[in-house]
Amino acid sequence: MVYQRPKGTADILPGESENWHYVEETARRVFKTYQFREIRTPIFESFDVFSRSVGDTSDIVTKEMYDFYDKGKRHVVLRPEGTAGIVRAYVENKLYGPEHPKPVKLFYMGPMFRYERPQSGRMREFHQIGVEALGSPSPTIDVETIAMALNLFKQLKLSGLKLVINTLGDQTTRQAYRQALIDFLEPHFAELSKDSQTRLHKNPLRVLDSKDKQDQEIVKAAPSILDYLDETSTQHFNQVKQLLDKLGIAYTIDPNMVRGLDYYNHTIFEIMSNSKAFGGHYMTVCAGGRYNGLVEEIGGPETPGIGFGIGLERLLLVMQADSILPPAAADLTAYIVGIGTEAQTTVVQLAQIIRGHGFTVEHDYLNRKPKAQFKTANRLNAQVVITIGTSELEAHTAHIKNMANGKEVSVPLTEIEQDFGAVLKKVRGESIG
RNA sequence: GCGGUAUUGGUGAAGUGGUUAACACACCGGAUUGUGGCUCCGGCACGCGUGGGUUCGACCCCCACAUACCGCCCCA
Repeated sequence: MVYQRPKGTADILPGESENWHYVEETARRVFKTYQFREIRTPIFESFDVFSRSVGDTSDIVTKEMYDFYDKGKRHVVLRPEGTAGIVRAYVENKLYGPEHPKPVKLFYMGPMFRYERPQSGRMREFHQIGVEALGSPSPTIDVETIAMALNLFKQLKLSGLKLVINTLGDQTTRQAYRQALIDFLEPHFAELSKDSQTRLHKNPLRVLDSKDKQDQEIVKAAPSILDYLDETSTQHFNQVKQLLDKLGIAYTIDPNMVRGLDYYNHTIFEIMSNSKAFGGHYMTVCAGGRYNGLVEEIGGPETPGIGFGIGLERLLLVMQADSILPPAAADLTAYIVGIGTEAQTTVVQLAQIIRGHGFTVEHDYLNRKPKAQFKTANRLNAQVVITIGTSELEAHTAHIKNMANGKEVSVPLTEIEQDFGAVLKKVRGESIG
């Protein structure tokens, strides 16, 4: 094998691409009912867009960016996530202007890139469907965003989901809590895992969701961020919970849930699946949260925002494992069998005419024998086979066979040209009568 | 970035340091010189991830690299 696809990338072939369409179309339909509109931004952005927004000490920026210098010596990066680029576009195109009703509700779908070790459900090039709502600080938009994600999963017939929420509070809350956490953890420094030791001062919140057993023991006694929330943060979180209750949406609160990206504050949430695709363990398929302050960070006016991202590869993995992908529709109406090279022209013309009527048509391109053509027609699940041979050419007719019951009729070509739909009905009708 | 496992045809795979690399499915062709789903017959890897090395000889032994999968890290 001389050429291989780049590490951590995938070719999505026919058979698979239909599944992607199904999910994408369902998402478009659901998002539309919430009045979210599509935005398409570049696959690559200036490095600074991400280092500024995601946080230049975050793992994504320090080790997972797929970045390079272009011929103009510009430092660019293949987008590792969707939010930063969209906020950049929001600011650059002044979507905060008065002519745009607030909040500006956007969705996107497309590839993202992270330079890391591939595993199942984790690629260097992966795909996300995400949404962003910019311009409202209201907890109602938090809840509606969550509800919309859940609604999408419901439409896709996913089961075994759980919604986990937490709050990070505002900047001051976070600062205060951060210090409290450091104060608490420092006496245990020697007992912490190596990873957590380095995280302690860099990003102490990350110690909270360490998978190390010993760490988890220590963290159990750690102060909770919920105790450090100020008045407004508490109120915001309470309203989110209340509204969730009112909508009958079940959730659990995980005070240890954190984010690898620096821009989050207040409400954060994850929708997890325990599908057998992940060996029955809970795996996040949707993660989101509020990011008040990010727009200003990118150079726009003070604008609150909230959004989420869904990992398509992971979602598809779940749907595959749970067998909830729709079966590939067999939608070939007619297969035209041509006998002899002298029939070729008529076959192509006929195919063109019937397709013009909106039906799907296939025929042979390899000069194969009638038998082989019929075999293919059968495999393609054609409803009818139209045969064009010397006798048909002479009589200006076509021989039509209903593949379901084997009945055959001869029809003048003019009839097919005028209304193939009627001919089709006739052929089908005869199968009943 | 670290650790482990794997890599044989279109697919699932068997295989031994020594002439021609099982078997099955799929595909193609024939039996049926213009007709499908069954049956029978035949064809289908100049090659065993790539590059080196050991050997009289390697798909099978050794090394490097690549890729995939799993775990860590991190995350969708």
